[in-house]
Amino acid sequence: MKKPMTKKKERSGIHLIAELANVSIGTVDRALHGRGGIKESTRQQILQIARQIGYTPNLAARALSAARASARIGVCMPREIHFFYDQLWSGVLDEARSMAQLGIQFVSRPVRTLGEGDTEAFQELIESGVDGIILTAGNPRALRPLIDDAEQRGIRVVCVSTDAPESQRSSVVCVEPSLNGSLAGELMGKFVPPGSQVAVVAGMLKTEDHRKKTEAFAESFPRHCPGGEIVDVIEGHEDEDESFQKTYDLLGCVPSLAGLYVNTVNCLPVCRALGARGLAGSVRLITTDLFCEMSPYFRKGTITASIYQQPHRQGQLAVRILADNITNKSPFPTTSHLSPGVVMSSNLNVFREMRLADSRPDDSALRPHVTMAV
Amino acid sequence: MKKPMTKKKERSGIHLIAELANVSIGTVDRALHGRGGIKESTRQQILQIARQIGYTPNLAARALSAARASARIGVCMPREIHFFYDQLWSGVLDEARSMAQLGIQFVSRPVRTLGEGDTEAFQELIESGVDGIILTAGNPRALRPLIDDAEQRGIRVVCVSTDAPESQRSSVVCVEPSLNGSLAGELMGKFVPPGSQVAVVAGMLKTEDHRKKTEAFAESFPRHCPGGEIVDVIEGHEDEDESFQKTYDLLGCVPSLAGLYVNTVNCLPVCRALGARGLAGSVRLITTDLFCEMSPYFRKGTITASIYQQPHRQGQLAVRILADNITNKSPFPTTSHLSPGVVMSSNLNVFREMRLADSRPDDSALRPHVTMAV
DNA sequence: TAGTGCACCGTCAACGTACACGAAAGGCAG
DNA sequence: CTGCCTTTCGTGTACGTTGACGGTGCACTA
Repeated sequence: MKKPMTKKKERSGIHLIAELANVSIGTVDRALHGRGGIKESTRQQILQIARQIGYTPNLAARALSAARASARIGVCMPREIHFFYDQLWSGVLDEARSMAQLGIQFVSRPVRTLGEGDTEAFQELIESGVDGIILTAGNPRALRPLIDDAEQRGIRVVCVSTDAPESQRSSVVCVEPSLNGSLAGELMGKFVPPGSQVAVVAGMLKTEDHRKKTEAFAESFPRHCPGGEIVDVIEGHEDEDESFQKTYDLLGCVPSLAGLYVNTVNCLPVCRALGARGLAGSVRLITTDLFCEMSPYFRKGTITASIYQQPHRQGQLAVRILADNITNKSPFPTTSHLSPGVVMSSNLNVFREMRLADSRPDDSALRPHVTMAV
Repeated sequence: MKKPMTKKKERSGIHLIAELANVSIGTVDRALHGRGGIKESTRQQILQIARQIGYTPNLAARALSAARASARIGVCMPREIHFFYDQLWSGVLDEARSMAQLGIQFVSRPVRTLGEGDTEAFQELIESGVDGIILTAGNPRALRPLIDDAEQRGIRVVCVSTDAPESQRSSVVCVEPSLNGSLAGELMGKFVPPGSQVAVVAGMLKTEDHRKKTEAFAESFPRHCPGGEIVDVIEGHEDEDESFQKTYDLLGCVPSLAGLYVNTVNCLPVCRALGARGLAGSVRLITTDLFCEMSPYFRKGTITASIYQQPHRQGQLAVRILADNITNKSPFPTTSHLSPGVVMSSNLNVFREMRLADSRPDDSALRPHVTMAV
């Protein structure tokens, strides 16, 4: 008598399948991974059973078994100004850390600014043999053939924050620019009295992102402000001096201006121009994004509200979606549109940008070809 | 000879430490985890070596090992009306699914409504031998000794959405009620002209949550609306008819009313009262939370904005924090205050509440290893 | 001196997957 | 019939960590 136990202990995973199919775990492994050396009929039978019990591979075990990383994800995004991409990056990093438990490695190939040398970076990532790429598509047109080619070869591409809409990328995580604009328009429409005149400060209207935001604002504002009118659209070209000067001039020309919508991250010159004209607080200013230098302008009332794109969440989500697909083969949502947050002086200090003002993300993690599996 | 291997293969992790320290892996394990049964001098020596080689535990291996004697997390929250707790629950579920990979079991002991029999439920969870509990503290006073006792026994308690502030719970995930109120006040202050009269519709002012929101609104609104005044605070007691009638009467008494702030989830009667008085759209209405029945009132303009507590995220975050502590011993943030979202008609349809209107959280989504009792 | 308890430490078997190795069975040439 | 393929499948080991269990020495007692 060995054991009075009737059952041996219900094994799970691949062992359970093997037991049910009356084969060994080796055979199950062959069936599940499409390896050769197995009769087609047994494979089908095993796959059938696997489906029935709803088999999901244990990623921890897989990661442990595979001496090296079980999957590699490449990340290509700018290391740019003003915390937006820092936040995006730190969101990626946060998720990457928990994914490390499941043996996924992350490789970074950053670019200097959005769209600068991203085709080269993308190419390098491909050549380094990653299984998936997270990308901020700076110039979608140039990237499109590369993305399509990668997807063709089974390398999944997820765009984050900036889309490559025409391409065959598997998914995109972003705040829809037009949503940003129309929310700003709605807010502005309720902030200013009927019949008000407002203006828009854009970066470059040839940038699709800024154009869409501007158009959406132009559509939305009059709907929420009876008789409201958009008197001007300024292009600041992401230049501090140009933004300041043009805003300053506008405020001089249109003294009745009731509101300003800045749809680029570059809002500080606008704040300063308002200050210089003594109009801080009396002209409603709606900005985009959030970084710590904006804080005093919130407190003084210069900035009424900011439409916040939640880069940290975008980064988290992108990693999550891609990792979920690679490990669990779970399908991609074609688009993941986040809602932008509305930041005002009341809720300003619960945003991580404000708290983490001085602890910038570790630059050492941003160097090319540095693997950051932890 | 069976193996002509020249090298033994450089072992890594805990084995390497054991080798360098001339002890067994068991001893290393004891040293690293602060277990008993080890001489202090050897522990120090081992920790020294671990530091020198920069040891980081292999999380995949840990997760794999923990798969059999997995941790159990108890969940106690209401199974209530109006999607708030459904969303909270589905957030918990979402995270639970990925935690299943790490061998964490979830046990649910729901209550019917907030505060109804939660001490019993809590007690049952404790007795069922969980390692941590996620809890919406309906009546904090009664729960406090239980929570303290659990924490004393090493069972970590994380409050979500509703806090038990006096207790020794390890952490809390919520939108601070006062933040909710002051953000509503700020918004309202910018929506209505200077000198406006507004009112508040609360649930029950003896509920700390509603009182705090009301007070914060009362403090914030006049600051953002010069000459603004709060003319009344109504208690609806979560009763549909009472809420409707009191609002209806108020609108009759104060025809000049410019704004209404509803700080309970129960906003539909208020919308109907506004409609009955023909004031929909002309009185600015700021509500709390979000569920699909509110959708038409957004589109008609009855509801100007809603302060949204993001229950899904709260649930996710709570699970994450607790699981992170249990598996990795990572410390608790004492509080995790989320920023409430601002919902308006523009961004209404990107919120999951609106999309998932008819697909209630799916209990069958639970994979093996995630048992949801009861 | 043997017996008892304790403090300290080593051993081993899991956990679930991946892969190398080799065994069994059948086919075919010699 | 032997030798050597091929196809198909079973076995064993490794991955790093954990916890149950067992073993060693030592002091203290009877």
